[in-house]
Amino acid sequence: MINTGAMREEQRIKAQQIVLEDPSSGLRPVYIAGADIGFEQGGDVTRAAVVVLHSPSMALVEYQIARIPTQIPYIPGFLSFRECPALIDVWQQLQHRPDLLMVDGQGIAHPRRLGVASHFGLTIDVPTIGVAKSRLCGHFLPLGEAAGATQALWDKDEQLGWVWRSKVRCNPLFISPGNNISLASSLYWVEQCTRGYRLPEPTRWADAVASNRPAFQRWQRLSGNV
DNA sequence: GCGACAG
DNA sequence: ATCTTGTCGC
Repeated sequence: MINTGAMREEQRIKAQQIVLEDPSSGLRPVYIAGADIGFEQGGDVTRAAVVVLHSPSMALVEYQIARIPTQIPYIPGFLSFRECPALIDVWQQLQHRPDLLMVDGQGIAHPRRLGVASHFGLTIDVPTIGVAKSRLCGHFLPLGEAAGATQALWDKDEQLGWVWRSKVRCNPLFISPGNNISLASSLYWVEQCTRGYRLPEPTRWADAVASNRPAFQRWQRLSGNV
């Protein structure tokens, strides 16, 4: 079927209505996941992590890890081909069914509008948001210094996403829709999931687990997982 | 031709 | 992305 502009708009509104629903009014818990990639053994092993958090408490309810040999080098614009195989593996291990997934990298803020968050979101058919720590493409007006300062990220007259300073004296985040979510909802949910750190909790935990950070190791000990 | 370039 | 000490500022 042809994807007309009207259909596109209908899909956009539908996604916004679904995802903007107040989590506390739901009949079941709302789960928001985070996904990221890390490397072991000098880059030979790709380590993918997915974490599942409860919203709005942001309590960690599950994490999974997948390790596979690194197959493809990093090429700007082609990150998803390097990361998706490991992400698919780890996703299949998940016990929960997240309502939303934040991926470390771009969504549609990509030269061909298909960053890793979009590519992976389409693959697993789950709404995704791209949360990147730096810019791949697009331009934006000067950003305010204060926490919460926001600018639209543009490519000519097309809005790709947002540049959002999540915390003072930190570089901004580059937030863009990945799959089945609107621009407004993308920013909204990243804001909702932020707890005083530069990165929103799903992405922050995914990074800690994927890269086996001290914070994750400490958490494992304190939660009795050795 | 030159610069820019998620992770 | 990763490696890696100190250092500066809040």
